Amino acid sequence: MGSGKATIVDIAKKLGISKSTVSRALSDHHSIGLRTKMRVKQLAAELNYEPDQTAIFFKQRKTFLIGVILPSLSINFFSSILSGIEDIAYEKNYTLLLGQSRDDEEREKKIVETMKNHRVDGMLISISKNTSDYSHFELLKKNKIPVVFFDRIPQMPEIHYIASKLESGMIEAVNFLVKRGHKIIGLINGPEKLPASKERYDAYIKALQNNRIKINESLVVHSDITVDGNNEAMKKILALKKRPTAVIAFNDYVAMDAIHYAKRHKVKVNKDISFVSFANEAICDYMDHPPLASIEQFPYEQGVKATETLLQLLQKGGEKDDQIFHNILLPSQLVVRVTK
Amino acid sequence: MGSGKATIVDIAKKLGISKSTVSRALSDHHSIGLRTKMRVKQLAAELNYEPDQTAIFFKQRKTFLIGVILPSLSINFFSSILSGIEDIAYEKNYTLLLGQSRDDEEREKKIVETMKNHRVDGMLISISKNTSDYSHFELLKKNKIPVVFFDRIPQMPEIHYIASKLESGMIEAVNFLVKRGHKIIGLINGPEKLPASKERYDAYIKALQNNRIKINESLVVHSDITVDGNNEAMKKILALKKRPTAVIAFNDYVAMDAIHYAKRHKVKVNKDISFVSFANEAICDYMDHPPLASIEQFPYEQGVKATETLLQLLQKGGEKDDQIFHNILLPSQLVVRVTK
DNA sequence: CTGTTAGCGCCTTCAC
DNA sequence: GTGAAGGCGCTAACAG
Repeated sequence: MGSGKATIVDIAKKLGISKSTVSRALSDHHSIGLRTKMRVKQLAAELNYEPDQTAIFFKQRKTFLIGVILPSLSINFFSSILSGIEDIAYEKNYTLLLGQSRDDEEREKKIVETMKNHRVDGMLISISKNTSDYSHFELLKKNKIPVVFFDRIPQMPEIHYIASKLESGMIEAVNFLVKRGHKIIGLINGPEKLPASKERYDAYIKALQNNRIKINESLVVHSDITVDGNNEAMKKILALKKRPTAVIAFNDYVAMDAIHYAKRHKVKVNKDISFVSFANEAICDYMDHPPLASIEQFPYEQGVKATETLLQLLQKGGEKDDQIFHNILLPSQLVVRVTK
Repeated sequence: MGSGKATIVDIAKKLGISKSTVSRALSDHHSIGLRTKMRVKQLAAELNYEPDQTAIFFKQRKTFLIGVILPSLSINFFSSILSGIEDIAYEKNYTLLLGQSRDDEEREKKIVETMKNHRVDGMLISISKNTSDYSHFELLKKNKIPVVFFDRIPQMPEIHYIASKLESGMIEAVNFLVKRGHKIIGLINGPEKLPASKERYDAYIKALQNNRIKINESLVVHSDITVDGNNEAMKKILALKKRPTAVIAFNDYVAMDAIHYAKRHKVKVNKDISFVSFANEAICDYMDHPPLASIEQFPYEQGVKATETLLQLLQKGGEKDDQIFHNILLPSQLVVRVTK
């Protein structure tokens, strides 16, 4: 019977009218007799007619597709962002094309290429850790495909991006600790070269200065964010002659490893040493000794915001507002977990 | 300059040859002079020529798009599956169209419709909890769009699916507990109507019988999988005159809530009552008293397998093997976490 | 080896 | 109110 294969021409023939009439009837064009409209729609339904979007997209040069590239789906933070992206896209009748770069520059480039070929209307990208060459992004710009970057932003001029501002959260975190009497506050940071680490470090320094606490570089240790690295980092902290009474960790996982390590070494968690970290993972609630507080970065909201920004760009695609670049930094926020 | 706008016709004109020659040269058709090929490719590069996939797809009736629908991206299990799907799809040069149903039947239907309109070559679907009407899936079948269902399978005849077989894991779990001397084993199951619950229940019964342990229905309680529900369920367990010495939970989150509750009620976890659960979430490792073991369902591998199956279907699209349906049940496996 | 011709399914002037 | 014709960019018979 070939359902799903019916075309406007088939309908036209069976009705003895022209295909243009059918086309118009289907899209409720005025100037088509009500009677004709009915007959067309009726038959279309019977024949299980389905407009071929590929044909329509092809004609209209618009696909309602948004390409999304992120480093990994296995990381909670990113799948939360993706969830936010999908919700907004769905709402606005856009569909997502998805790709994960796996932090591989080549793969990222290939995905960009593929999505460009699929003629996505726009893209949302969080770049790979290892991407240093930005030619693929330049290409998108040349092709006038709007891009909004999120979380991991390339160092390029004239781009749109959304990210979360860690500074606000870090400052809240330090203030929180100081208010509770802590004067020696350590930092287990991530890999030194990571921008996210530098941002934390800078904010940490600033926050301490705000509180007139003098900086002690030995209180800052780095971890490669593996379990071993985290243990190693905590080991360094514990080895200090003057141990900190509070430690801020790169994220909740780092904190949990550090806490684990500390407990094994007879440290009373959140008593001898208090912990605060980033991400506000829900699972911490299940721990006996979770970090006291965590800095929430609202990934879902970041996804929402990024998508809304892109859609806005798609709206005024024609207008000559090409000069305006959206650079949005959403504030992060300290969430206190234990209030004992 | 209009880059990204150059077409094969432009190239043909500038070179004074026909567009079909250009087309062939570009796709490395044999029977095209090396010289011509070079000239064409050279100019194409200069003009920043980009083939318009929408046109190609339109012509070839093939999009290299795979539609993926899952209930939610915020659930770890599903984003792991998606990760597996993406890896294979990428490898085979397919791109993913993504949609989350949010367990809403209407939304699921709309997404199916959209993806069908986008002319996806095939689909991978895990159905919404609340989907009872399958007309949208029937439609896909009529349109000859191959579908492979995963994890959450509709009750339909003649479908392809991949799921994990909980029975094997449950049997291992019970055996594990019995071997450690447990004779009274409780079950905190999920919502009664859920197939996943029934499957667990059936396997639980079977496993007990295998071990000649007599069934006691009061040892089986249900939870709606909310925190409150989980607490409520554990409360019921603790209220039993004859408390179980071991409890199998619907998944790790349920287990963690139950453990939490038990601890608050002076139960010595994994001593008075031992816990085993499903999912093998990595985060359990950070807990002081995690479930002793967890049944791993290998979501990433499920995603891989589902995608491979679909691609296989896409291969022999024409052949008349329509009779063969792939019903794959991947075994689940008990992973022992604590071996003290 | 290369050119010619025909569409793919739809929308859109331009006529009537 | 409706029909005829053309074309989007590309591929693929069918001819040379």
